[in-house]
Amino acid sequence: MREEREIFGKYLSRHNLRDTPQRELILDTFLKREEHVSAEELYDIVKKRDPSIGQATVYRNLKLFSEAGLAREVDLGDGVARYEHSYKHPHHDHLICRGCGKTVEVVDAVIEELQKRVAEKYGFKLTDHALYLYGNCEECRKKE
Amino acid sequence: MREEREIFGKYLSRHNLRDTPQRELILDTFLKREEHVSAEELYDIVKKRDPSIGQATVYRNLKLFSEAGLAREVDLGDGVARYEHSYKHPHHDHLICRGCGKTVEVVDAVIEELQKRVAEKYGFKLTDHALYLYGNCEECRKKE
DNA sequence: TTGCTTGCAAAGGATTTGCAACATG
DNA sequence: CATGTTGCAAATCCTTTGCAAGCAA
Repeated sequence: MREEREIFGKYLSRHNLRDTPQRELILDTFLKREEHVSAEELYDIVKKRDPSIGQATVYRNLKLFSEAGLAREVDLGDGVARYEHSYKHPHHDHLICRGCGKTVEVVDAVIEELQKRVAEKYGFKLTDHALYLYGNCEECRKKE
Repeated sequence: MREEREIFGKYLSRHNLRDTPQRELILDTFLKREEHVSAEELYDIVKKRDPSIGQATVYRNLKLFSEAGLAREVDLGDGVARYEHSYKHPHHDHLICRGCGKTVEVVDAVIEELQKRVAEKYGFKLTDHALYLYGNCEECRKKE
C-alpha cells in the first residue's frame, strides 16, 4: 500500500495533477478493499469518513487510478463497473457464481497461451482479453 | 429462416402470446442481419419499413427472441446490448479488433475443455462463459 | 370479449459533464 | 496566481415501465 501511494504520487506530479485530501481518502479506501468495488460502493464507504464528498469525485478518481495503473476495471456484465487492484496483481480471469454472486480469481497458463494462438490464427495480435466463467459454486449446489 | 419463424410461431402459441405485424417485421429484420445488432440499430432499420413502430417494441421483442432461443445477448463491454442469432448457431467466443471494431467468431475445443476443468478445480459447475479477445487485426496493424 | 401488445412519454440506473467556488503547487 | 479539483445538479446514454388505446385469438 505504501508502494501504491508512492506510484500514485509520482503519477500525479508527472502529470501535473494535484494531491487533494479527497483523492487520498478515496485511494486509501480503495486500497484497503480486497474485493472488487463499484463506484457506488466505494462512495458509500468514503462518505462515512467525509460526508461532504461528491459522487462524481469518486467516479473521476477511480478512472484516474486506472490510468495510473493502480486499478483495473472489471465488467461482470450487470451494468455496473467495478474496480480491482491492478498493481502487483496480474491479469486473471473470473469465476462467478450465478447463485450467490461470489467471484473467484483464476489463471490458467495453458488457456492463456491457447488464446494467443487462436488470435494469431485469425491474424490478430492480442492485446488483452476478458474471460468470465459462470456457474454454481459448491455451497450453492448443496442448497438446491 | 423459415425454420426460425416456425419455432417462433410455436413459441408464441405455446406461451399464449400473439403474432403481430410488428413482431414479424422485427423478427424478419433481425434474421436477415448477419452481424450483431443493438436494439438501437435494429430500430433504425425497422423504422424505415414501418415509421410508426416504437423503440420499446424493439427492445421488448429482442428480449422475447432470446427467450424463444432465437437470439443471444452479446456484451462487448461498451454499454450497449447486442444480439446475435442463436438458432443453429452454437456458442463461440469473440475476437474484437481495438482498431476498427471488427469482430470474428472463434471456437477452440481445447480452451472450452480447459475452462471446465479450471472451474471444477474450484468446486464450480460451469453453466456458461464469455470470452472476449481484444487485439488488432491484420489490416489495422498494417495501417500503423 | 379477454388480455396480450403497442406507442408514447416518463422513469430508471449508472455515469458524465458544465459550472462556479475552491484549493494546490 | 494559474490551473487542477471539487460538489452539485443537470444532462446523457441505454433500457425499462406505466398507461390508455388497439388488436389478435
